[in-house]
Amino acid sequence: MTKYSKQSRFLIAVDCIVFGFDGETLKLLLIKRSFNPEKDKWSLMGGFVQASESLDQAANRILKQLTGLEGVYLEQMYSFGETNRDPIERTISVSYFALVDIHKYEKQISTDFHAEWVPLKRIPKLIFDHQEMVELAKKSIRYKAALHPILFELLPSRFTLPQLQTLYESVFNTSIDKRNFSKRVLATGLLIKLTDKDKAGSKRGAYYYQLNMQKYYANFQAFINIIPNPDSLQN
Amino acid sequence: MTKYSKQSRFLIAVDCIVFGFDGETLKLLLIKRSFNPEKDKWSLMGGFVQASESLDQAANRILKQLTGLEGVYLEQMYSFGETNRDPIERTISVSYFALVDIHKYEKQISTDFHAEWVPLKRIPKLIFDHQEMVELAKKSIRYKAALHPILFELLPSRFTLPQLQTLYESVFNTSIDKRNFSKRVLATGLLIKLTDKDKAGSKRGAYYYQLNMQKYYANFQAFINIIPNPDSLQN
DNA sequence: CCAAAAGTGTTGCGGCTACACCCATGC
DNA sequence: GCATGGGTGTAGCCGCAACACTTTTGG
Repeated sequence: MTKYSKQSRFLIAVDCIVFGFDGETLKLLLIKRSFNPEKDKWSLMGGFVQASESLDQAANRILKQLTGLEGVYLEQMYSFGETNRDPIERTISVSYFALVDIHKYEKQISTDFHAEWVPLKRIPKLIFDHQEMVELAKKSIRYKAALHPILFELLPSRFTLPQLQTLYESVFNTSIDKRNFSKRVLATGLLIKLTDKDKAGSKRGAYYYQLNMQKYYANFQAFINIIPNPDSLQN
Repeated sequence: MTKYSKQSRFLIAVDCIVFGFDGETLKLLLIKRSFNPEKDKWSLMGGFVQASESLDQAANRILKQLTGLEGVYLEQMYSFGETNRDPIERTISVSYFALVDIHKYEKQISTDFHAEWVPLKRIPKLIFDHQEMVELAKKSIRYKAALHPILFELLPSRFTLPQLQTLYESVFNTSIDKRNFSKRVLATGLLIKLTDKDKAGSKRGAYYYQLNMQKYYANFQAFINIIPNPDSLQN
């Protein structure tokens, strides 16, 4: 029974903007397309939605197939529907952004999947409207991170305050006073100080922290105040 | 040339959650479906995307066709893609919310289009997942309005501070001290005080204000601080 | 012993909240 | 003249930004 028989049907793609942080630099995961059109051009992780799956399921499947990533933070961002955005056939793309602990997957991704982590400052030309998606993703992640503690998704389970601060400084492209930063972060009550130190970054070593998962989940929708002046979201 | 021939194609719908404010109550514009499935059930303003139009164009067209509304504030919200959300045939719905000055269209809508303004507190059961869309729209409008001056889109070009305050109180389902409210609002510099008064609401009358359009457009993306405590966004 | 990064406290200011009374007018 | 809603000011507190020195240790 098809009551909607006169209507047009369209391809639906999912495209994922995958953020990673290696302790110093904020990066995106990009891939060289192995198929036409635009073969060998750089592209986001994308694929078509299948008849049997929801949008979220498609996003998770595509991420897994192209990168091996599974169980990462994934959030729907925006749907792109210009009529000519894919030159072969009209395709509506539902975009997602993902936040990934880069270390967990670094080797796996490059050997098995020919995907590559590219510093956000040096993104090459991308196919279709993927450039636009990246710009929106940068804005979205800032917007959200200014209000919610999502950036922890980019860090390993144990991390130091200097690492966390570098991450915030990368995302907001700013520099933050470390005394005020640590006060604000610790005031959230989300962090548990561990007894051992990371000696990699300095001679003295920096204490490891981990998330208080209880509070993290409870406060995820709540508002935090880590960024001094949200006007830094502007550009 | 069809390189994607093996992929499934889907119906794409656009559904609009249309908010209006009559000076007292926040309302949604709903319609009784004139076609199957779910004929005569309440529904959001929706329709199918056509081959020749972008998502934004489809949203604007559908709003115009179903309500006569044109040139109103319209923002893409979220895409719903559960496989069984439309029982007849799988349909992905891209939802938009709209903010409308209710007075401009009140008569027109009910006479010409059989659409109806329903108080947000008394929304009937809706078809499909439209209930879920409404819930998300309430959250989205609060979220955005806590940070950006979008609620002016719901008011006529001349309005009073008590009207504006009632609007904020409706949206955030809270009550606000009027002295503090007026200080915060006026501190944004977005308002121009006019010399005449609205005598409808009281004997003394309340001064009309209008938006400083220069500043309004310049500050639309910037952050304002009208809501005392953003934790009111919680529920 | 020195370089390099980590850690930590205080003060002052600005902005926010809480709060109450007078004003204008239609009836 | 009184009831109704509109308009306005202040004081105290809290939170935030600004700011510099000491600690640790690998080399």
